[in-house]
Amino acid sequence: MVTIKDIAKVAGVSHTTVSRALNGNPLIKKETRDKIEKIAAELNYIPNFNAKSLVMKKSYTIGLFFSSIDQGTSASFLVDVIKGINHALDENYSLTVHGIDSIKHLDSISPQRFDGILVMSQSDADNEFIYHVKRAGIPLVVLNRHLEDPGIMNVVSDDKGGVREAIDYAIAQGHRRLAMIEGRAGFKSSTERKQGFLDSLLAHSLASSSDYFAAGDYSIESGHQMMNRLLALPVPPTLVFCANDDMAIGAMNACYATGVAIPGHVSLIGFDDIVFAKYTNPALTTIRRPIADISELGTEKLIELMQDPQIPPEQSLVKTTLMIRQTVAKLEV
Amino acid sequence: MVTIKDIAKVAGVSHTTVSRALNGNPLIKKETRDKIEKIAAELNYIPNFNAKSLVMKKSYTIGLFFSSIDQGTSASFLVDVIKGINHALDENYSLTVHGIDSIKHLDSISPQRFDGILVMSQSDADNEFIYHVKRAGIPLVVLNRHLEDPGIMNVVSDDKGGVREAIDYAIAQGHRRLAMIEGRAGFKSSTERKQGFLDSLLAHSLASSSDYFAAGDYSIESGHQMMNRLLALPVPPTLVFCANDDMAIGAMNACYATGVAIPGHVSLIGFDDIVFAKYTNPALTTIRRPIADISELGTEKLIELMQDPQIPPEQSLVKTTLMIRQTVAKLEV
DNA sequence: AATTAGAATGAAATCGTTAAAACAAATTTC
DNA sequence: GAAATTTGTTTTAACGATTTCATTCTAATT
Repeated sequence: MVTIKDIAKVAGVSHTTVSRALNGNPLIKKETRDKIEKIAAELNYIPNFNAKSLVMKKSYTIGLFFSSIDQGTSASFLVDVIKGINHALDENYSLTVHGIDSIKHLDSISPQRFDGILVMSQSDADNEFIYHVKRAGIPLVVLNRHLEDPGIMNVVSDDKGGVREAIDYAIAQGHRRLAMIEGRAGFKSSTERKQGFLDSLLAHSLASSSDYFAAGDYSIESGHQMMNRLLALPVPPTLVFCANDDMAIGAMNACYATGVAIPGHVSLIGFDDIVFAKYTNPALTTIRRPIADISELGTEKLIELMQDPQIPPEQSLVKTTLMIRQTVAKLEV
Repeated sequence: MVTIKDIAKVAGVSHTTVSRALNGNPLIKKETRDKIEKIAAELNYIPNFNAKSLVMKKSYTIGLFFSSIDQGTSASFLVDVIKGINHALDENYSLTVHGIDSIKHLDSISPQRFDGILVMSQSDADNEFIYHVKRAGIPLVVLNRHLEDPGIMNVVSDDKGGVREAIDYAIAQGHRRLAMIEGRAGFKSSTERKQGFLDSLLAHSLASSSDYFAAGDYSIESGHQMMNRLLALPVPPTLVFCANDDMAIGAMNACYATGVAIPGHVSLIGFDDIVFAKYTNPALTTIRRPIADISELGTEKLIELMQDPQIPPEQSLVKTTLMIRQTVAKLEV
């Protein structure tokens, strides 16, 4: 491995000069700098990031933490997140991926190891981790889950508003008996989406029976089961809002199995707009959550924060989009 | 930040002794070791990995490289891979994720940066990268794509065998006119899967018309288009094998759109067994590719290789499983 | 010619760790 | 009981970079 000392020897200068030249220090004569840069290129010099890190007390890595990698993290999700981040991230930072639930010692999460941390949070249970990071003084951005704490940089999608818009649309299409299959208990997203649903009902003065709220857990399987339960009600709903697309797919499947027509018999709205939403039969009407955008924006915020830790934290809301496809019927009122 | 020197001062020994004690060096008296360990714990000592890396010439990171993060990497895929790796990986290694297509300077991929590299390869185009890594002397395992080079550790699924088994099954069910929607040109997996298909036909002395081979590219969209083309043939096939599930879903969609019954009118077999395969209507018969297993096995191999670079490279084949569901009709011959 | 300011470079210290070599004390060997 | 060995520890030197402080060189000013 070639080091700055090797370059120094060839160039006939001290390694200090080489270091300065290569780092754009203005004290170096242009002539000298050019010569050194040329030699460095010829010798195929690669800076040793460990040495750099040691003296600069920077790690050149930023950590991406999911609530859990093993479970609950839906597939398309992870890709979008990594995509979004890699887009915004400078080349000499590297991105490491972790599951919060598999961290054994919180102590190992230190400023020395991470220049910045992105938390793709899906549950309240992440708070312990989040506050550890904050206490440790590591620049931090929490994505995806709304935090109450105004002291933490937070980027989320406007789930409540998105659902509100979708249900408004459903009501405008003539639906009056609306049910919901809820997300996993304890996840902030579950309550946000439910709130949007309730808000819309309230605004239109529609009653809601507790029978119409089924407890899913974001899994395809739970969507299937809960849909069966809703269909079996004495007065079944005309529209079911599923708190994510996975459950909507499970729900559609339950309908096929029992010969219930979509949207003829019952209408369906999902949430997320996963890749497959477009290709279900009929194509799923759903709320697009801009995960890649959230991640990209979050990464930009993190970079700002790393450059100047004094920046006041803020909450950014990223807008969702209602993707109108074919699973909501227009009813004659 | 507390360092070994701080510990040394408190314990009244030299920092070297502390280093040795903390690293399980047998030269240290048990009594001394215990004392040092206790103090380290009390002082909340966190080893500085950069300093360690610098002197040990190890980076404590292993790199996971995808052909591309932006495109072509199917979603479920990425999760399974990371899941598999995190399972097998020691806690003080960290995993960084990259897209091969977004590397600007191959030079930055050096032994100094990576203790080991896993390549989740999907295309021949990765070869340049792979050989760079090999030349650089970084322990390397290539996953997912079969390599000809016996000098490189390689873990792949037995795609050809898996397809062969599936088509044998289809033929046993009475199918005689079998078509295939192929994967993306240039991907090894495409040719492997086609070969399995052809092998089975040959073994059963079935003719294959070139009309029956449609050129897909692994996208849902291409599955849709190619299925339409196959259905429009004067003598359409009774069964279509799609080289992945995404295309099978596109194909199903095309059938719905044109009122073609599955499996009544045409049968379908996919490949991958993605999460949604089970929930299509009807449920998709497909070949399960054990991505998580491949990744886990690959990681284990990589760890072995990192410990002893002399280990002779080998090819590991991981078996696929035929998931028989509802998209293949039994025909009366 | 002597003085001096400023530009350009170099020497040496530093970051936190491991490791080779040196040393001291305790134990064994003859 | 002196020499040789073992055991436990310290001293010193790396690793490859940045940075502080000192020094040299150049050119302008007196």
